Amino acid sequence: MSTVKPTRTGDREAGEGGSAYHHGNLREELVEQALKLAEEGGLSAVSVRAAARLAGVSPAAPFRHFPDKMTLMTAVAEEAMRRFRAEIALALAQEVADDPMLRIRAIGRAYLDWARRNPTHFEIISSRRSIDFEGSPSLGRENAEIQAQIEALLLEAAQRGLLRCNDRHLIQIAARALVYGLARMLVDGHFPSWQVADAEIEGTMAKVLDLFVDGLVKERAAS
Amino acid sequence: MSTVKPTRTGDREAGEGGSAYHHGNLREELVEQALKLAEEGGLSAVSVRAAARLAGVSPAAPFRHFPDKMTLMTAVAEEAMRRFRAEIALALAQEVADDPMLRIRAIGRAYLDWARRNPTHFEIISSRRSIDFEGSPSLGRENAEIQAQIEALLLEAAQRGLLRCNDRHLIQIAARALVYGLARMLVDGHFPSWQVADAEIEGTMAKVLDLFVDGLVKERAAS
DNA sequence: AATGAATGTAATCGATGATTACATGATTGT
DNA sequence: ACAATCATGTAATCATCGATTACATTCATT
Repeated sequence: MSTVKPTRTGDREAGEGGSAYHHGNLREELVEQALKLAEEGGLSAVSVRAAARLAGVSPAAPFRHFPDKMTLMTAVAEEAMRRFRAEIALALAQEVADDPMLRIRAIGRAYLDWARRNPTHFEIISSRRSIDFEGSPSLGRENAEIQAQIEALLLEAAQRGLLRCNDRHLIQIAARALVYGLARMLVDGHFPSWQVADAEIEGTMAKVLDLFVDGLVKERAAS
Repeated sequence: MSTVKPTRTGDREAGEGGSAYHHGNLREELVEQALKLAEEGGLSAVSVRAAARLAGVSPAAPFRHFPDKMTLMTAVAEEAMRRFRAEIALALAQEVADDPMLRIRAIGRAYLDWARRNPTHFEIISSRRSIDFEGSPSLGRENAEIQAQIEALLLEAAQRGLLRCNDRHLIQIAARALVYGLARMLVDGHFPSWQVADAEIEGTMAKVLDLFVDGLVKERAAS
C-alpha cells in the first residue's frame, strides 16, 4: 500500500524494526552477505549457514530461495560478474586512445586490477565447480559481451594492418589465457615464487601485458 | 627378519595377508590413495577419511602421519610435482632441436600435456590453499629447477640475439602466466565458452603457445 | 475475514576434519 | 629371552557443514 513493491513487507535494512518472521528480502541479503564473507575470509569462508547467520535467519532458510549451495554461489557469481563488467566498461570508456590495441590493453589492465582488488570474487566467477556457469544466462551473456568487445577491437586492428597473426579467435584465447593466468597466479599466491613482492605485482602485471600486446603487433617502426 | 627392511612388518600390498593392526606403509599408501581419489573424482573427492577407507584403516589413523589435511595434501602435491617434473624433463630430453625457443616451446607443450591428462593433480600442485607450498622444500626446489632451466634457455636465446625484450625475468613470468592460464582454463572448464571442443583443445593450446613464442622473438626473416 | 501460497523454524541426517584416551605390537637395551 | 618404550592404529566424540522433512507463521487474494 505505502511501499513501492506490493509483494514485500518493506525494507528491514536497519535490522530490528519490524516483525521478524519474514525477512522481506532474504535472497538478495544472502547474496550480499556471501559476497562479504568471500571478501573477508576467502572462498572457504563462504557457507550457506554463515550467510544465514549474518542475515539473522535459520540455517534452513536459505534453501527456500536456493535449492542448493551451488545455486546460491551462482547468484553470488552473477552479482560479482556484474560489478566486474561494469568496471571493465568504465575503463574502456575512459580510454581515449584510438588505437585498438591500446584499448585492448586498457581492458586487460582493468581485468587485472579488479582481480587484484577482489581476489575471491574473481575466483568465484572463474570457477566452474562452485557455480553453474552453463545454467546461468546472465553469466554467459556478460562473458560473451566481453568477448564481442575484444573481437571488435581485434577486427579493427586487423583492418589497420596491425596484427601479425590472422587468426583473431586464437589471439583472443591467447590474450585471455595470459590475463587469466596472471590473475590466477595472483589469487593463487604464485608471485612469491617469482620473487615479485606485493608492491611490485601491479607493475609487473602491467609490463607482462605490454610485452604480450607488443608481441601481437606487426613489427613496429622503432621504439 | 626375512624381509629386506628391518623396520617394517612386510609388504601388505595384497591386502589381507599379514597381521592387520599395523599397516606398515600407511603414509605412502595414503598419498597414493589420495592421488587416486583426485584422479577419479576431482579435488572435492579427496578426503582424509576416504583415503583412510581405501587404505583399510580407521578415520583417525592418517592423523598419526599427517598433523592435518593440508599436510597430507602437501605430500600428495609433492608426489604429483615429482611426476610433473619427470615428464617435463623427459620432453626436454627428447627435443633434439638446438634452438632454445623451440626447447622452451617443448617444455610448454609438456606442461600443458600433463595438465590436460592430470587436471586434478595439476590443480593440487597449483593451489596454495589446500597445500603448504612455502613449507615444502621439495615443492620449492622442483619449481625453482624448472625456472632455472627456462632461464638458461632464455639466456642462450638472448645471446643469439633472438629476443625482442631484454628483461628475461619478465619474459619468464609472461610465459608461465600464459601456460598457467591455458592449463587453468582447461582445468576450470572455460573452453566451452570459447567454442573450443574437447577434441580441439590440444591443438588450440599448441597454437596459442606458438603464437606467444613467435611474439617473443625478434622479427623473423620471412613467413 | 478466510484460505492458500510463500516464507521461515525446528529437528534431524550423513559426511567431514579434528581431538582424546586407549589398545596393540614392534624395537631395543640388558 | 624379556620387559620397557615408542610408534602406530582404534574407538569415541565434537563442531561444522550441506541437505531434507515436518511444522509454524505471515502475506496476498478472494
